Amino acid sequence: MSRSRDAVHEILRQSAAFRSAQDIFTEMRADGSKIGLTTIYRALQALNDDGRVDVLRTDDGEAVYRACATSAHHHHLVCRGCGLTVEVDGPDVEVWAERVGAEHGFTAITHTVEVFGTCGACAKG
Amino acid sequence: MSRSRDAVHEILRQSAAFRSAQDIFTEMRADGSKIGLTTIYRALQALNDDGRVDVLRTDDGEAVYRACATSAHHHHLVCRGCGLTVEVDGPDVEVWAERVGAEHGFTAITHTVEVFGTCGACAKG
DNA sequence: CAGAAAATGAAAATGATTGTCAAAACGGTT
DNA sequence: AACCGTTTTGACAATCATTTTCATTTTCTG
Repeated sequence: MSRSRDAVHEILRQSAAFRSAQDIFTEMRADGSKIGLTTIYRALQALNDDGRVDVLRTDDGEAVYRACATSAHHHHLVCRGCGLTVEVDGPDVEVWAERVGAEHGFTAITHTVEVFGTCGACAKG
Repeated sequence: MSRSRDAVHEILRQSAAFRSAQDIFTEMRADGSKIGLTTIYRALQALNDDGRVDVLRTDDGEAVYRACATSAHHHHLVCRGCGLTVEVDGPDVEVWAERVGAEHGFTAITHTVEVFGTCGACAKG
């Protein structure tokens, strides 16, 4: 898995937004690629396993992917309008999650945090 | 929509965990109910519209529901093992989310925060 | 270049969720 | 209780994202 995986990765690198598999498929086909949807799913899965892309679920359950600049733990600030995404970190939130978990006797704490909003550009147009 | 909606609501009230539609369906049928899966989906949707149940997506995209004690904004601490869920709040997180959004020129900030862990009971075995 | 192993794409299978529609339950009215 | 219009219900079909299957193509290695 190399040719296609790199192509998919490249598409994601060129986008600041989270993209769905279908979305990527449509763009690549429009660009003349003969890639199949199956291959895109496989590539996204592999890239995610390698920690090279982040994945999250939209409200309607669709998986969307994004190439992250860092493989370190981070969160996302996502524009509801255009999907523009900024990577952010929140040390306070990490601490809070650990504390809340511990207070209730939970161990092996993890958490998901996503912030949504309307970006400056979308607020105008 | 009343008979069935109440029955579904009651099932959720009796459970501290997030439950899937299929899951609820199986339990109700086991209890002798003749309810259909379609009706359960409709009931869950209505209950969610009324703010009487919370919904979130599992990692594999399945929607799971839970009756929440409060209709006020809150977060969840969920056990990965048994699904046991505790409602928690995090004033600091709310503030952090607003600030992070504002720093990047985003408005109309919302956020999703879920904390996962292993509860005391599941940690034993 | 041969031949094995990995990758690819088309099409079928899966699984959750939603739409359709006729039958059943309900409510109010005589 | 019988009547009638409205709402709710459940079986089944349809949809949509994702996964699996499998034969073909490409890549790698010797």
